[in-house]
Amino acid sequence: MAEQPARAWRLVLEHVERDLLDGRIGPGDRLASERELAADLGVGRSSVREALRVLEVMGLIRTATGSGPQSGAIVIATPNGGMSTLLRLQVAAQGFALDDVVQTRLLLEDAVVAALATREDRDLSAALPVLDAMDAGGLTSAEFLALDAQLHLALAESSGNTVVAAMMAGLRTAIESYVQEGAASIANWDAMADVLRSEHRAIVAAIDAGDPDAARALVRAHITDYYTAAGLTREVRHTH
Amino acid sequence: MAEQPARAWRLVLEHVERDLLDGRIGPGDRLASERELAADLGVGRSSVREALRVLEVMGLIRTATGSGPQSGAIVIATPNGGMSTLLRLQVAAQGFALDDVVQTRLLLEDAVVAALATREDRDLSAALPVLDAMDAGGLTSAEFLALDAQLHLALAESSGNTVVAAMMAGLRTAIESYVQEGAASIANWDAMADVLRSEHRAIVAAIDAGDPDAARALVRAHITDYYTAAGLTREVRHTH
DNA sequence: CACGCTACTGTGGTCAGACCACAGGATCGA
DNA sequence: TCGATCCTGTGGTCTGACCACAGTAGCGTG
Repeated sequence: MAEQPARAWRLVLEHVERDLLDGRIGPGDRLASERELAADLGVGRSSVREALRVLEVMGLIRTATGSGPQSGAIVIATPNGGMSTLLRLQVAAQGFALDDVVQTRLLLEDAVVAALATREDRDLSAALPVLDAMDAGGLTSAEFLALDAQLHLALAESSGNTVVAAMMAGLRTAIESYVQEGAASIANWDAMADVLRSEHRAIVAAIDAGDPDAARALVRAHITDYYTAAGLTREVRHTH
Repeated sequence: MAEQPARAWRLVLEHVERDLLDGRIGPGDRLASERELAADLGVGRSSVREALRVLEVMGLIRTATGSGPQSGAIVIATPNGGMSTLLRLQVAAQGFALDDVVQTRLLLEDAVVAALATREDRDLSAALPVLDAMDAGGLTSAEFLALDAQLHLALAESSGNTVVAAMMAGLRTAIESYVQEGAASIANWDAMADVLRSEHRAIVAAIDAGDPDAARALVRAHITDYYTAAGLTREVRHTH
């Protein structure tokens, strides 16, 4: 490993990470103030701010002005935002190919519904209201897609794996703008929406029936078909 | 969506992202200098630096001092580092449970070897030398684990999906310190290393034979067994 | 003309200090 | 007692100033 030149902001980052790891601070706790951290670590306040900015974007802390117990930098550990930002930027910078993002989403969705269908104590109560909300007429494609995202995320979170849920949320966000564009290119949106609705119902039914293989196949077809219609996939890649 | 108060550094981040998205800049290109960006966007240089710091940690740019074409902030789009940092910090802040990380890794490894075994044009040339290197005697557990990480990453990259490869690298990094600790708790390390070696060979053989189901089962057992021996997995997933 | 040294320029990295808006607590007054 | 006011500490931002560094242009020398 090449020795990194000791950069001041990295010092701060490592200090906070160490405090986290050693349990000195945890979710809900306040970090020391920027000025205090700067003094403690012997760096400038601007360097502290650069480190805190990183932590904020990654979803580890939230900052608030003013005084009182709710002000300052507070550890929150909400991964979805950071994952979304990371994946979105990497796609923008061509670090990630669009197709790989889609394939990965497929992979995770696949696993999520299969896991849900297998579990005895599955709880779809978070997904059902969204399913109903999508039945409302007069939804624009953007509104429909927002609900669709909400549904898939609800399923992921129901599966109980926060890492997978965060990754799926991130993957979704990363290609959101492309999906929006793709929706515009679909000639008969209302018909497509109807197809999506029934596919959703079928997926949930398969999960509810405890049939993982059916759920897998349905969700795979659901996503693949839609992306193909929206012109987001080049070829079907064999992954199974 | 709640309107965010316009923060200066966010302005910079969005500006760069827009340039990326619109193709005005891409991998290999230089960003405008910090002072120039500050002047163009009407913000202070410190705000520009906060945004660039985020981009750097996320693996979007690399910065270098000095002058010439290699200096300044250059778009690189290497996602592994950012993914690793994000996952590692989230685990540290308890945003991600250790078990979820392990389960997700299992999921991805599973898919990787199955995809590799299915592909006609699979290329394991990156993995084989690592396999041989692991046969060397006298490796410490840390050295062995480093090679192990390299092997799994090589397989992921061979599968061709950069997103999955980055995620696996990140997941691995996130739990690296725990894995190191776990290795110390294994009584007979040499015996364990021998088991791991033969499991690796078996996995690669299954891939080479084009047997995705066998590869899946082998890699799953490989990882599960090791984590169990290292005390990193709970026996049963309690969701309550 | 060729070569080597030097000074210059522009880059990121860092720090110090200043000001602002803000939110909560402390204080003081009616 | 209760209300309005002031005070304090917070993050957010900007400015200006250095530094180390690396490439380049220029100059001087042979």
